[in-house]
Amino acid sequence: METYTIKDIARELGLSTSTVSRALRGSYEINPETKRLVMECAERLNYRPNPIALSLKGSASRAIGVILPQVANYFFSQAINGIEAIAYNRGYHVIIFQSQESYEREMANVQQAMSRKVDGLLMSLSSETSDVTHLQDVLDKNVPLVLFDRVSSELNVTKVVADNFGGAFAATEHLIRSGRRRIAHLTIQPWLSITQERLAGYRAALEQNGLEFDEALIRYGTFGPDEVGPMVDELMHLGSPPDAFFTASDRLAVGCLQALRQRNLHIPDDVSLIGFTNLNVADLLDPPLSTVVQPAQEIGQLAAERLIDQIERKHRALPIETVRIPTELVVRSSTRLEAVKL
Amino acid sequence: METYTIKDIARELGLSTSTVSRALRGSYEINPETKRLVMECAERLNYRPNPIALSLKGSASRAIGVILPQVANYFFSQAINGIEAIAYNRGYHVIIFQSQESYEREMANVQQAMSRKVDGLLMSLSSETSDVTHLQDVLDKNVPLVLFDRVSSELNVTKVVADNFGGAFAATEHLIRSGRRRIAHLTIQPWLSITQERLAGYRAALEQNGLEFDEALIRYGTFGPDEVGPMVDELMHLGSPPDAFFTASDRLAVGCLQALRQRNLHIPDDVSLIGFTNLNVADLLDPPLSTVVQPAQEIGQLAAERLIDQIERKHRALPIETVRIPTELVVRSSTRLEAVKL
DNA sequence: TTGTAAGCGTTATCAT
DNA sequence: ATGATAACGCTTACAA
Repeated sequence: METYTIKDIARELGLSTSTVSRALRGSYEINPETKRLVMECAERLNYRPNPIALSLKGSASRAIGVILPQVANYFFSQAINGIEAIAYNRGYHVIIFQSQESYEREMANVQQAMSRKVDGLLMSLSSETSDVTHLQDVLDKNVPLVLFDRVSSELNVTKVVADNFGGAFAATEHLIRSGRRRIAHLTIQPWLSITQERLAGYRAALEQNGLEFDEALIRYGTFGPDEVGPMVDELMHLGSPPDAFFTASDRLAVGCLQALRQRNLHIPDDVSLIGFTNLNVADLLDPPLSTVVQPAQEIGQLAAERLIDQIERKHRALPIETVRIPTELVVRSSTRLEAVKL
Repeated sequence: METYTIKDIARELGLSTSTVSRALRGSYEINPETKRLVMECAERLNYRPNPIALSLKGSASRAIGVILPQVANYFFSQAINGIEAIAYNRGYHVIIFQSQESYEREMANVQQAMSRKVDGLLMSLSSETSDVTHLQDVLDKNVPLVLFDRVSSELNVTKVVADNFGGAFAATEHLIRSGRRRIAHLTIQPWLSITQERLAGYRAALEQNGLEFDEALIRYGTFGPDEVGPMVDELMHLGSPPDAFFTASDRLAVGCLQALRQRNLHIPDDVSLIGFTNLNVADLLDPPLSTVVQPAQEIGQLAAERLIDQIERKHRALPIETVRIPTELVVRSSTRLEAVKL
């Protein structure tokens, strides 16, 4: 499986490289017969244009960069799957960079992606990122950028996100309707868009149902597996302790479930628990975990579609919008399973 | 954040591009003073060499290609994490390709990786792959290749795998020791290396314990979520039905657990179950799932390390070997669970 | 010690 | 309709 270049074809056919190049890309100004010969020869040699050379030349690299915090994560790995599926169909390659939740690394990743001449960039911000000038630079260079999941309000770009507000609202309201009054909310870093939206949904549900929003029931942070337990204890020892937990991530949901179990708190008799998570075995857990599920794959697909649309129609201005995809609240109990679409 | 080239530095300093190039890479034959000037200027302009140009030139691209079946998978996403960590430390980028378990796509991926001039290739074979000539081509082009997890015996390359034989042996022996005699084995495609090794471990454990190896208890395939149930039924209706299940993948383990639960079979009183899986909430399931865990991240790290070693010391011949990393058998029982329910 | 020029694979701009 | 040439950013003989 040798690798041939335009030069080889040119030599083989006694033509110039420019003619071959034109023939290959079906230029109208070349002899149909020549075209046929070139095509046939290219086919025979299994010619493949060198993407590196193409990129260097400045034209499309047919690669899109994906920068996200972590691959080993239920949500993101599913999202990548969606991205890759669309990209593959439309003839693009996906170059994945992990920021590992580090602002430093995210900036380095952006640099690298740019210098690898990706045709566009798909990003979900690291939890350390607040300043987004590195992304403004991307836009200034006219490289299409689409944000998904963890987005920034400071950038005027297309964003694809789950309906975090709606999901949080539904979860909280469900807890209220089932009689809960003191709902704790364990969440991640407060400056992230998803955190704010979920918190807003939680708060709105409380207020619309005449319940007080109590800061004492909110916990922000990056929690390791061993840190959730103490936090649960802390909350349970409040003057008026929570009768339910609403958690904002996979890890928090699992950590909280584990903590509650270890403390012999029965769910949902003692406390209720709903987690924002894409864990796909939630129904097999003990007890089954009620979840707000983000359509990760769909988010990835949509983000990739928007990005490639932008790449391919650079001339026309495409509308900049925020696409919000509904989440699904799946309430699970040991006896029944009901899905509520928002 | 403009992007500067060697030319810019050369112009700025009134030097030639070659001098700048040499200075940048610290060639011994240039004036220390000039070197200093160049370095200072490069620093000031935030100069970054263009990797595309480097690749085209034929030198290192400092990128490694990773071709694997699926990102959205417990094992692979963790492995990627390990790979990326090592690659980042050693100054390499990771370009990920998903074969989606398709031989066609795997070949296309290899082509693409090659034409993107990756410095080396890390692969786990698709479940459709039996012919490996596309990988022999890679080797013929002197591109370092390391296989992990799903490997091929036909290629003389370094391989990093979990100790599948040992894990399967341990799991099976554990089941036998706990009194099981008819252990069904649900597994994936028979031609995959991991399938064969696990089957061999299972068989060896049976035979060393004086139990008969019964083909009727083995099921191979790609099972969707709905197909495991019928298969379990089929097995349970055998003249002498299984009293235990040993499953070879995440999906099979979860599917089997679900099927057994739905059929009200109690674990481990009616049947026992151990799964080869990297699911990280196995202890929270109902009942807790005993697992054979592969050190996915470590496998990724080791594979990446070997590959980069090979890339960087192309001159010396590095030993070709198969690294086998121990798996961990985690036996979980529901005793704690019952305590909670009291 | 530094500069010149060729070359990596491709395409765009001029010729012819 | 086709060919020659320059250019993309960088490295590397070879000259000076």
